[in-house]
This record gives sequence, C-alpha cells and structure tokens, in this order.
Amino acid sequence: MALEHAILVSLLEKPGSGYELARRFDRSIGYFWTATHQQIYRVLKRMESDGWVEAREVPQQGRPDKKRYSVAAPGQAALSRWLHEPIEPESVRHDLAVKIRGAAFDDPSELMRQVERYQRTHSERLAHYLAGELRDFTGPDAPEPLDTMQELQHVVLRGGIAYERMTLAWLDDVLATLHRIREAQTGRTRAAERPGHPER
Amino acid sequence: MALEHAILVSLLEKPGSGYELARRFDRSIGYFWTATHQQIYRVLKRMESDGWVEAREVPQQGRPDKKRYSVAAPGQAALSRWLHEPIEPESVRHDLAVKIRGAAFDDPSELMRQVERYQRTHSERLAHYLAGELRDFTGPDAPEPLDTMQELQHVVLRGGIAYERMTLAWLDDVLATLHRIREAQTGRTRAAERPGHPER
DNA sequence: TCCTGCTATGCAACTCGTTGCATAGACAAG
DNA sequence: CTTGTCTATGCAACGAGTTGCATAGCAGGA
Repeated sequence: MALEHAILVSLLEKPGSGYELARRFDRSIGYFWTATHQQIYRVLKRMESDGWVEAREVPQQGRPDKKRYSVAAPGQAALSRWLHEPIEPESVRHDLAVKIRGAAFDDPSELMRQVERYQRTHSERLAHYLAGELRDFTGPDAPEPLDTMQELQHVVLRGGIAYERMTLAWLDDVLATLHRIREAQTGRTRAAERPGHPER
Repeated sequence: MALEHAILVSLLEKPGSGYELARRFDRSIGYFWTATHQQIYRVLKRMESDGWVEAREVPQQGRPDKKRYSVAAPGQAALSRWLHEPIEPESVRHDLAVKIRGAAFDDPSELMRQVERYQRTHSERLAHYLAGELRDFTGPDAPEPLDTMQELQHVVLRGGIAYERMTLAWLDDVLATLHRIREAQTGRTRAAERPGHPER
C-alpha cells in the first residue's frame, strides 16, 4: 500500500490539514491516486502515532480549528526507503474492457451509448489537464524557470495528458468496431437472443 | 465490484474450471483484470449458490478431478444487467507517479534505474501483446473472418497495445526529465541533503 | 527413493478501501 | 429563523482483495 507515501509526498510539497489533503486528492494528486477523507484521516492518525508526521493545531476564525500536518524526519526516511523499492507493475482493473468483451453476448447498442458518455468524460478530463498545464507550467503566469518539484509535477501531468489522448483514440476505435459489428448483425438473428457463441 | 462479471464473460467465451480461470487471469483477461485463485474460487462458489453458474464434476486421469463451470440463465441475465449500467471512471492508482513526484525530495538516480527496469517490463509486455495479436487476429493462422467475440477481444487487445506504446513514450519523457534535473543539480548542494524544498 | 513441480481446491486471517452516519461551527439565501 | 452548504474531523460496519497455509494425486528428474 502506498497511500501513506502519497500523503508524505503531498505534505512535503505543501503541509496541510486532513481536509486539505482530501481536496488535493480530488484534484492534482487524485489524477493518479484516489482516496477518500476517511482513509486520509485514518492513515494520518496512524502516521502521527508512528512519528512520520507532526500536527499543529491551527485556530481559525469563522471556521473549525484544523490540524496542520507536516512531515517529520522518520517520515522522510520512510518515503526515501519506499522510493528505493523496485517499482512493481500495477494491477489493472478496467471495467470497460470487461464490458466490451461481454458485449459479444448482448446487444451492443446500449454499450455504444455508454462509450459515447465515457468519451465525453475523458474529453473533459483532458481539457482540465491541459488547462492546468497552461496555468501552472507552460502559460505566461507560470514561474520561470520551474524548480525540481514543478518539473516533476509537470512530467506526471504530461503522463496524464498522454493517457487521456491515447484513451480517446482507442474509444474511437472501440466505437467503430461496435458499429461494424452492429451493421453485420442487422437483418440477421440478433446475437442477444442466442446467448452462447453467436457466430458459431 | 466486477470480478463476478469478468468471470461470467470468461466462462461465456469458454467454460472451464476455477483453476483454468485462474490461469486465464494470468494471461488474456489478466491484461485488464487481475485476480488470484482464492478470489476466483470464493466468488465462483457464491455464484454457484446464486444459480449464476453451473458446475459439472469432470473426472480426469492422471490429475485431480475438476469442476467445469458454465454460465446459467440467471448469470447471463446478471451480466446483461451489469452491461447496461453506466460506466464509471476508474479509480487510478499509479505508484510510479507518486514516486516521481517524491523524487523531488530524494536523490533521483535510484529512481532512474527503476524507471529503466520498468521500461523493460513494459517493452516485454508490448512484445507479448503483439505476438498474441499476430497469433490470434492478424497472422496467417488467424481465423478469417473473425467472429463477434474475436473482433471484441481484438479491440480490447489493441487498447492494451496502445496503452503500452503510450507508456513507453512517456517513460522516455520521464527519464529525460530526471536526467535534466540531475544535470542541473550536479556541482550544487544535493537536494537529498536538504530535504524540504530543494529549489527554494 | 526422495524431491520438486504441476494440477486442483479450499480455509483463515488480515489489510485496504468504501459507505453510511454523526458532530459542529459558520455563513448565505430564502 | 430556518434551511442548506462549506469547512473540519471522526466512528463503525462492511466488502473486496491479499497472504499464508493446507491438502492431495501424479509426473519427472537426481
């Protein structure tokens, strides 16, 4: 598990409260690592009792107090240890791929509508990434030159952008394939009515 | 959760035992959905008691008996229902992205070695996918024309290939970025010795 | 002959992540 | 003045996934 490490990185980039972390996990870090506030509070508490992070109560006006966490030396050491561990290939889990293969045993039309919706969410995500890139890294308001932290944030974001572009191109391919299949099935007995191996 | 559905799809493509499913989850289906034999046996048992799948004991010579599972009507219906549910965006979890951002607070050299190892595993995976594509879909021994099931398997595999190519290109970008950062740090106080915000 | 490895199935304990719910102060809109 | 929303934190229960271990027959090599 690496939620602890994601939190350490985020706190090193900028100290903050559990709530603030949760919001970051809805945005920048959340692009490649999701977590709910529950997980964050629980792990943060454990990390504090392990001495990885330190909390300071920060009184606020007009809002509840918050605990501002920052990384302590043992936390930095733990992160360093983790960074030196070999990267293992991620375990993948793509609902869509399963659904596509499942479409061989069902009417593909409904799936096509969903793929189109999915395209829209990925287009939006790409637009969001590109806006963030312009704002933080390549636009006129971006700091110049970028420091190490920003360079690395940028290369990760470029990864997200590449991923979205690749996904959108593939979704076009998927849609075209589903179209072709539906055309080929028109005028014939529908595959959905003969479950099993429709083309045999 | 969708392991049940992945199993349904796999059993519709071809009935088989828990053990056989586990091996498929190490290969074709495993490209986009991982599962251990434990999960598979447990879920399979639940699915059987729910009437989603049916088992037949198959005696074998020279090996332990196996249970050959195939999909029953309620299972087919459950799959169909799931296929009609909207696709929700996957929750991402990329260790590597976290590690890259973490490298701002550590010596990047070690990470570079790991990225290179990672490149090799992805190259191998790409080669493996391409070999599978040639064998099953585009090569001279492939069936012609492909049926619906094969068309859909193929488009999913093309997704995997696109993903690997994208990843490899991005890893080049990552390595180049890490190189640049290390060059910039040479001759200066090492960032690793001033944890916090090295470039401030 | 013994040891390793493969097929084949399963239990038990654990960790990780999700969901539902609860609390509580402050502010803005109606 | 009540209702809804935002900040801020947390508990409890559940579900999904992982890890370690156990069993058992057979095949092949040292």
